[in-house]
Amino acid sequence: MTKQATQRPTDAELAILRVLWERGPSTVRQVHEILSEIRPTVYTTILKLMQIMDDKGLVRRDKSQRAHVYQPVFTEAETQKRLVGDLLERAFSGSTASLLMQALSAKEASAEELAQIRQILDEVERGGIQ
Amino acid sequence: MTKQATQRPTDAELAILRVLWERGPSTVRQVHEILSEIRPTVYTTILKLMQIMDDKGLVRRDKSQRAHVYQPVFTEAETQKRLVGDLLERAFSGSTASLLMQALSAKEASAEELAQIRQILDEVERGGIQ
DNA sequence: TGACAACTACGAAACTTATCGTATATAATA
DNA sequence: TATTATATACGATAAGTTTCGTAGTTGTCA
Repeated sequence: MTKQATQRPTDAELAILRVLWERGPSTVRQVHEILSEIRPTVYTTILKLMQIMDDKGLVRRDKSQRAHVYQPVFTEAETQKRLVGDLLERAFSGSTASLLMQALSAKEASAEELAQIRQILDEVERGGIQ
Repeated sequence: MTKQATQRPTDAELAILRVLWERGPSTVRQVHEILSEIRPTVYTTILKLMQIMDDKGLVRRDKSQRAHVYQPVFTEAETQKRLVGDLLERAFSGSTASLLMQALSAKEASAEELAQIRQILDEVERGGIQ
């Protein structure tokens, strides 16, 4: 019965969403095939998860075909924003600088990526991100 | 039974850890008093959570006093690094630039904070974070 | 048409998380 | 010493997550 769509997707849900964002609208079978490569799972497990995600309002499904076609309700960027914003408050007291610091310490960034980050900063200071 | 200490602390666990990081070693009562201000909870709920955290290896407790004294096993920075590193892989395919982008979009950063971020970048490019 | 393949629906089990109530032990104090 | 306050221990529950098996439905094709 459609709970808050404001909740964070779980790990399994996020994995499914990532497939949908990358491939576009997909059937359970298509999602299952991709996810099983990394983490073998029974077909009905993915089916069940995607049905639950439909209930929660994380995905929408088109039942007009025999194999229902699922698509995300929220964009990848929206979801990323929700997730990182949540972590920012929960673990970093809202300090984006600390967040970046630990992110860089967790995973070394390439020179290219650092340049990209500077570019983002330039844009933000020039007028903010819409 | 001590499971993997590599797991992410849950929301409730993180809230408790934050009190311990800020206050230093504390009793259940002290943690309970602080957390109850924001989110009223029964004393034994916090007690139970902290005992579970001890089992998991997230905190250590000194039983020598009647009121056991708890302290975090991992530092705040270590935990932040784990959490953000995990999110980075799970939701951002390892792209720190995307992470920062969405963090800035989730919460507008002050000029001061942007300067702080630039400083972090300077340091990283000068030799990396140890 | 009949058999088979591919779907969905559904129920249930095993865990985990979060919460609370009750029992029991210990310290302080009247 | 008897009472009261304050701890911990422990069990139970409800909700959510993840997984799987089985049943039933629908389309395909020999």
